[in-house]
Amino acid sequence: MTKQSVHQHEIQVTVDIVVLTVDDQKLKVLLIQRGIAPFKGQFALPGGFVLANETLDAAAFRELSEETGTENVYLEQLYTFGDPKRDPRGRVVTVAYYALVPAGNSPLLAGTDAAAAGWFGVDELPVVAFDHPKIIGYAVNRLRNKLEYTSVGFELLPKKFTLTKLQMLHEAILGRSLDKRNFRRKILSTGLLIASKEMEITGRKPARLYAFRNLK
Amino acid sequence: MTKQSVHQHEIQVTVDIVVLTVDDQKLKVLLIQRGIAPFKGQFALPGGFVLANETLDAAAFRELSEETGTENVYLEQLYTFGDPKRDPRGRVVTVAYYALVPAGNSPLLAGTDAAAAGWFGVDELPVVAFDHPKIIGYAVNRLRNKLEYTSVGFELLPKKFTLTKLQMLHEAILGRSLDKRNFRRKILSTGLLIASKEMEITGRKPARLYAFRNLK
DNA sequence: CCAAAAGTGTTAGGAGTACACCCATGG
DNA sequence: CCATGGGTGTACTCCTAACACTTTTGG
Repeated sequence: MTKQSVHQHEIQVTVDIVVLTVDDQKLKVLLIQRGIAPFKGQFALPGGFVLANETLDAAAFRELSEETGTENVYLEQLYTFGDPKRDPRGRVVTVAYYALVPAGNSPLLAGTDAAAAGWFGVDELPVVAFDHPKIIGYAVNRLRNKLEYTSVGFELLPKKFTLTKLQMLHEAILGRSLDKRNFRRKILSTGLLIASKEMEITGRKPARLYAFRNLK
Repeated sequence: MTKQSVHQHEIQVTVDIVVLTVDDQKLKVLLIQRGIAPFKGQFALPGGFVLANETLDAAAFRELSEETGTENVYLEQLYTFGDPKRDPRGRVVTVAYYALVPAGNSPLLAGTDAAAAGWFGVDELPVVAFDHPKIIGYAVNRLRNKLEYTSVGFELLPKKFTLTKLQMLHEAILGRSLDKRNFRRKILSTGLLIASKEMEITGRKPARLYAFRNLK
């Protein structure tokens, strides 16, 4: 920012977004199959170039909307990757984001150079282009950490949900099982949940539905 | 990364480094007085453009060395700031880093456009250019959090130090006082410290010197 | 012997963890 | 009446936090 003004026109800036969801008891990431070189046919994270007059956050939201039709999601900057060799086309610095979406909420519109898209379990990834496997790893770690010492994960569920659903969500993200009584005691003691009067009628004993207290 | 290849030559990429130290019982940041416009005469973080063939980390190390003569320090990527209006000269995305240096270890060489440099208590900042006050705030928060749930702060002390020095360091970073007995019990129980046989002879009762177990 | 900083244990409360049974419903 | 998932309490351990006096040295 200080120092001499060497102009670095060679560097391009992109955003890439690790869209995560939990479905079928698995933590999954949204990948798009590339229709163009390089890595044509391989899967990659949604993302694209940052435009001249938008913030980085705005670029991430825009790409997410354009490439996957996903809107109104939780989005957080993750880390910036800038190895000179990370993109064979030239020098590209990418600001990685991660997003959380409720299961079954992504229309998955294919973009111009995206032949196909799909959800993949983070432990069952296909061949993924660029340094995107590393970026996905960062996102998974971040989500797990956040879940440990904040009370997140809310963004991955519908407005009303049972405690069992919430617990299964946590288990899927953390990759281990949790004690039912301890989980309920802890999550209820945070005061972040409000019990609704509705029950989920599931064929067996009805389960109470909860909602998150509208923080902010 | 996917999507159409709109070239964004307008964006420039810099690194800015929040160099932190603890001196005189205060958490301080290294600022350089700008010798050129914009914000001439104001203080700013050391930093500069990322070169064509270096990683972001390498750029941060290089700028730190060039502008302040600081070498071999702890350095970690913090966050990336990309508001289109953050730099009046044009579109500049900056990858912010923070560095930790032991007190009194920075030669503070003035760079070409840096008329002067100095350490400022993070609660007593002068007028600071760009969005650098915000970046400093991010760094201070990150350091405080890291100190809470990892056992960091090691990088801010000389190789050998007394437990009282270490405690004062923690107190300066956290901005509150800590109980001596609890602090010692906790820090010693981590096994990260090794007691040397040397004592610091300070005029009063001698204090044992400790060192950090060479992790990594 | 006085001033100054080093060094040292115990107790109480809260958080986390392990663990097993009864309940309500639909079929 | 049975199968299925919903729902509940207690005991133990460990970590944290509060709290005060003795020791060693130099002057």
